[in-house]
Amino acid sequence: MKIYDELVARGLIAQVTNEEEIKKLVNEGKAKFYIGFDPTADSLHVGHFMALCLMKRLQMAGNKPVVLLGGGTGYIGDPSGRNDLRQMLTPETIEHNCECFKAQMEKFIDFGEDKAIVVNNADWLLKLNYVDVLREVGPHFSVNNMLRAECYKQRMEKGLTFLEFNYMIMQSYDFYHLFKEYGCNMQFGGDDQWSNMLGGTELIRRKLGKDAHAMTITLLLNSEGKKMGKTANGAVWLDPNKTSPFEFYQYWRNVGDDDVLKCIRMLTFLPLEEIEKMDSWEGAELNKAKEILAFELTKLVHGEEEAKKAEEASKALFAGGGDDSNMPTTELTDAELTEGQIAIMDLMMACGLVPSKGEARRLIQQGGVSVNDEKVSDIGFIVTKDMLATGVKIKKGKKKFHKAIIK
RNA sequence: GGGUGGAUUCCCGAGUGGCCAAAGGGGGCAGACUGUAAAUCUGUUGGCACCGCCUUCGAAGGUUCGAAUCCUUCUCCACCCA
Repeated sequence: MKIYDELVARGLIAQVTNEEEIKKLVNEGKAKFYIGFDPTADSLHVGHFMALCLMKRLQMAGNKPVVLLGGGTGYIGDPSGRNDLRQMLTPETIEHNCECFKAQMEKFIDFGEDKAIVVNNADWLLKLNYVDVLREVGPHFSVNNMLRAECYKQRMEKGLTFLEFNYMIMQSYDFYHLFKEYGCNMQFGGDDQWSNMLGGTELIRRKLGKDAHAMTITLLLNSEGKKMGKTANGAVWLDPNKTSPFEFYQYWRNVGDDDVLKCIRMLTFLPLEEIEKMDSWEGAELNKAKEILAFELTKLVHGEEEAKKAEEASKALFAGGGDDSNMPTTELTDAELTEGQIAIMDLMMACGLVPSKGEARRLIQQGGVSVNDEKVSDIGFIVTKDMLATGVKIKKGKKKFHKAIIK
């Protein structure tokens, strides 16, 4: 199966400008494509991960990826898919985030021997002259059309600033620049980028009379239509310090039945034939698919060793007994104890399991806390130093485990 | 530049002098049921020394025994006119 058909079969492709052309270029390994990453945080997340996987797939098929770091566009902020103004980032933050992105990407994409390149649009955008730009590209954008674009339409009621309105122009300029300077003939991105990307192909056609192509990646939505890779506490990050491999594993282990296969298809590199076999799995059997999904993704992001640890830790905890050495752990010091003991509510605070004692109290009253596998029913429950010396296993709710130990 | 309306707890949104830590919904958390799923039902959802106290209703002042609610100034936003 050719790469393009595989992408289609995996459900990765959302929209394309010219299917025949793109298919041909990609299958023959002649595409030089770019994907832009705006440095909005100090770590990549699952959405970026999909884009990186797509890059890798295409790179393996002989195409040449160009990673574009949005060191310049980060100064503006993309309004697409947002209903409020992004917080403006300081130049220091932008630069720091770009560095973090680059470091993480090197784990996925092979940048060796001219196989892929990294560029930063700060290099050309920041030195642009306002009037020059207006004259150079301004005439090629119709405000009427821009306002009709979905991403701006959504913002017409809530308010859209001129700063954000220019984002599309900057992104279009990037594509134009990369096309001219690097021969980059294709752009990929999330589906919410569609109008920004079309702006680029349009600009290239008008300025240079040449065709460039754009293709968007399906947004990973769950069966309820919500973006996946988000939790109540924010994104699922690829940085192990922000989302531990265990949490990462658990996120995927817990996806809904309706979403497992879609995730495996879109996110893993397992061969399609193998995935088709899983398609017939039902009921409890699907749990196996979830384990596979969680393991494969954790392996891709954090490496095989971490994935195994996360898997073992999960099995130990949920199947009962077994090894608990990979459980998230907090080390206490004597200073945190009073007279050789600590109240359970304080202990939970110290472990970061609850944001306040009130919440700890509530949890205990509702029967959601156990210590060393025994349910705690008394809010005044005391944990002694002796218990802590061997390690105390605290369970909060059904799925959160934490170990507290004293040095 | 002129006019009108608005800013409420994680989000949406009620509340227009004391009965307000603030209705309702969403989301979150916990319990039951389960397959670490979904659906459903129940409880809970500002902090603490928890039958009591403290902090919160865009910001700062003021009126009052008492203010999310009234007044003044300021900041931000939407809509209409230019």
